Amino acid sequence: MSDEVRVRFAPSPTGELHVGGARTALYNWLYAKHKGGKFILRVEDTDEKRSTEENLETILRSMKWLGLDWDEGPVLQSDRLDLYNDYVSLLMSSGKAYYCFAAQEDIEEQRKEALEADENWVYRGADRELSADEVRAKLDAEEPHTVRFKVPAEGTITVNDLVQGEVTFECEHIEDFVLQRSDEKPTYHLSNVVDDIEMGITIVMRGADHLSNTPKQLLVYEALNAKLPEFAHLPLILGEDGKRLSKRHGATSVEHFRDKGYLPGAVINYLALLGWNPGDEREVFTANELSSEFTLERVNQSNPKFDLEKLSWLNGEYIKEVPAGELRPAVREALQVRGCWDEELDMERRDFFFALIELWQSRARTINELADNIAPFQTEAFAYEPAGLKEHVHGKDLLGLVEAFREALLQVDPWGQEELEATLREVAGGLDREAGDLIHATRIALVGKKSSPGIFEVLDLMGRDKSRSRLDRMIRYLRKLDTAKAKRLEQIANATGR
RNA sequence: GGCCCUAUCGUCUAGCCUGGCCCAGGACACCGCCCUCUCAAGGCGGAGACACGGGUUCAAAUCCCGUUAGGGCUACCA
Repeated sequence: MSDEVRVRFAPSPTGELHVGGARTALYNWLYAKHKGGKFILRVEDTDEKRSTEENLETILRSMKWLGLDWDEGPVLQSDRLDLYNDYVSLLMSSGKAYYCFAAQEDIEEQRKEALEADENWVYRGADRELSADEVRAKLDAEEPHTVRFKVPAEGTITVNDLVQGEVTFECEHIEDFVLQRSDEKPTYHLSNVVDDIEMGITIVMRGADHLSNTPKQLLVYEALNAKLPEFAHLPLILGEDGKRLSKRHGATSVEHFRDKGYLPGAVINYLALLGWNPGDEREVFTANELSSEFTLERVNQSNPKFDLEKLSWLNGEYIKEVPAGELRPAVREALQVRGCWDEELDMERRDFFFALIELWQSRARTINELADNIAPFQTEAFAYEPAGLKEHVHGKDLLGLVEAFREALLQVDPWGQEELEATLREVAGGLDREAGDLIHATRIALVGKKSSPGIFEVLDLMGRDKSRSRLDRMIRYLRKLDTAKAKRLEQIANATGR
């Protein structure tokens, strides 16, 4: 029990789970798995104003989707306020903390002045010196107050960090920070330390944005005479512009990537590689492989930039490798969103559905792309891509050719790729046309795009009826083109004739 | 402003601790070629980096100092 590894992820439900938080959770999870320890989920919701139930639900949903399952929790800090108050009493009675009656505005004013004067200034409460009677009187008068920690005037504090190494801070730069707010709620510095002690956390692994706060927390551990956990501060993930991740960078939430058709395994894999590497040249890992390889020694100290391009590549690798059956639920969901899902695809046309997925697996980088490509097999309500029309349809005199091909399709027997290819080439040859002209036009007719898998595979899967009906649509389009052209010619003739 | 962290191809990184094997390796992206009905996938090839300046040393991407740049903290947010 005493040497069991216990790590935690402690999000604050003030927003969705973004990639930075997800990576912190992942590293903790990997570490716990690697060491055969426990991964605990704790929710730091002591800031009532910014925390919401909805955010918490989203965070939990994202973690489950990623497969980051926790062994204990979620423990809500808002459920254990009494605990923090007990610790405040402890700190008060041992003289490590004091009531501070100073008004927040006054302190801010002083801080501002000091900053303008370029002075190094930290708050050292004058109320430290208040006598017991004076404190009693103010308390009785119900003067608003906070509880602050008595930071030593001098000395140094060294954080021995598993990732960052030894980092030393001077007490003179640390102010008397608040432990308990005037509404009697604990601040982060208190609740975080208390919970890490109470939960028996052995390694505090979190974002490097907390490194500068660590000396404060070390002071609290010391004042409490508590056993120190180890610390590991992870580099922060930056946006593609090198700036801190924020709303400006668009959607960076885990939820967003799920909606865009990314696979949880790919997201995990990508995030793991953002700040950690196995020391060799492998790039693609399952979660299990990651956890057996993961060590803090191989975590970097510099901040990586989030690269959507590489995530997409990895996602494509996953889509390519995974058996079609595993993609089925996600593709199904995406097709439902697009309104072209048919229950038959899960029943009698299941083989067809699988074949469609397989046809596009090597071409799609996201599930959404996959679904977009499959949609034309389910519905005729797709648009012809303008660039495709311009390159392969307009001005090509295709009407007779396409009509002939549509008719010839009636004779194809059996309906198969080889027969289809022979037929197409025969039709084109018979009219003294390039097979390519017909191929490109057929492609636009069948899927609306100028690129797709091999046209004979597409025809084969599309089937005779749907293929002919899509060619019909193209024929109608071509006829309209012709009439429009004839009309234009007539107008020109009239205009010039006059 | 003060304090702290970081700095290898455009990006993620290997190498740095334990100097020589590094005129720096891999991956994404990019470019070219092959395959080909198109697009992918695949195969082959190309271009591309030790931030800068000092020092230590026979020798520095690797050690030290400084500069610059980026990031973090500096809240009764976490």
